[in-house]
Amino acid sequence: MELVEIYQCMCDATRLRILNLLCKGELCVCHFQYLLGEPQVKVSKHLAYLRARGMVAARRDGNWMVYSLPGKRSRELESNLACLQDCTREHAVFSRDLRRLAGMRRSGAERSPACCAAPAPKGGPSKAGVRG
Amino acid sequence: MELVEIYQCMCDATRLRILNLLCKGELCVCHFQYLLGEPQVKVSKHLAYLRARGMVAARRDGNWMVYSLPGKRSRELESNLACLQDCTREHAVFSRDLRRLAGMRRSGAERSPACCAAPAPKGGPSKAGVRG
DNA sequence: CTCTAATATTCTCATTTAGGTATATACCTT
DNA sequence: AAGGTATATACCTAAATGAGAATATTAGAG
Repeated sequence: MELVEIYQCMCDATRLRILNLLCKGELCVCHFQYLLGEPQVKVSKHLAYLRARGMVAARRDGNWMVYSLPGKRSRELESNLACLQDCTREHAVFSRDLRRLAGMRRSGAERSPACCAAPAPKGGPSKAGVRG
Repeated sequence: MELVEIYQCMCDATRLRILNLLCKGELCVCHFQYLLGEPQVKVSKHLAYLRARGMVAARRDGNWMVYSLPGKRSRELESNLACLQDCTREHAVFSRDLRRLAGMRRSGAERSPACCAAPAPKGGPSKAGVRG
């Protein structure tokens, strides 16, 4: 993966938020929908963009597609992810995403599939709260 | 300057090379032409792109336009420039650019205006060697 | 004022991108 | 097999991007 491609992956706000979240662990599409408040198509296409360039890895878990940062990362990728986390630390949007993620991981319950280490595997993510 | 804009500035190979060079000090357009081996239009337009987003500063020195990194840089910009230099350290293209820059600064003479701290202010940059 | 060098801008074109709507696919449950 | 949920893809449109050719602008020299 070329250095320029890394920057290309990072030059969109939605993708930046996705990557920032992925630094904290793997997530599935419905979680991004919930956390980012963006429609499924948008999330899915940005994930496909990242995936096509090897910026994220994907694995299927039943009904869900679980995305994560690649297992083995080039020095450049590692360096840029560290830089990203440094840069987003004090940003309103990004840190709100992380707080929301923490909240979801803590009490997420109903809308959390297995990938999120939350209690209620049945029913899966609900539409409630996704658009508001 | 938004974080995303920084990445947008960095998501093109030519602009990356420009920024990498600017980390070593200010340069004028003809120098970029020479160092990058790219036509004037291309260089000039990428510089305009960077300038429009506050990624570089420009000052006129007689016939030459001298470009440099902005005097006061946000933490994010600083962080990303450091990351860039870290990433390009071992890259063939980028380090070749820097070597060429060093060579130019050392013996550059004929083709160096004031901005390059080289001996021959008269005559200025010549077309010789720019396209080969 | 004229010539020339250095740089910027305009036009044009092909490609990419981002987003939305609608539809398809994959898997699970029954 | 049938229906539902989660996700991906196809198609469309508007806008941005990148590049080259030609032209304009600006400043110094004479």
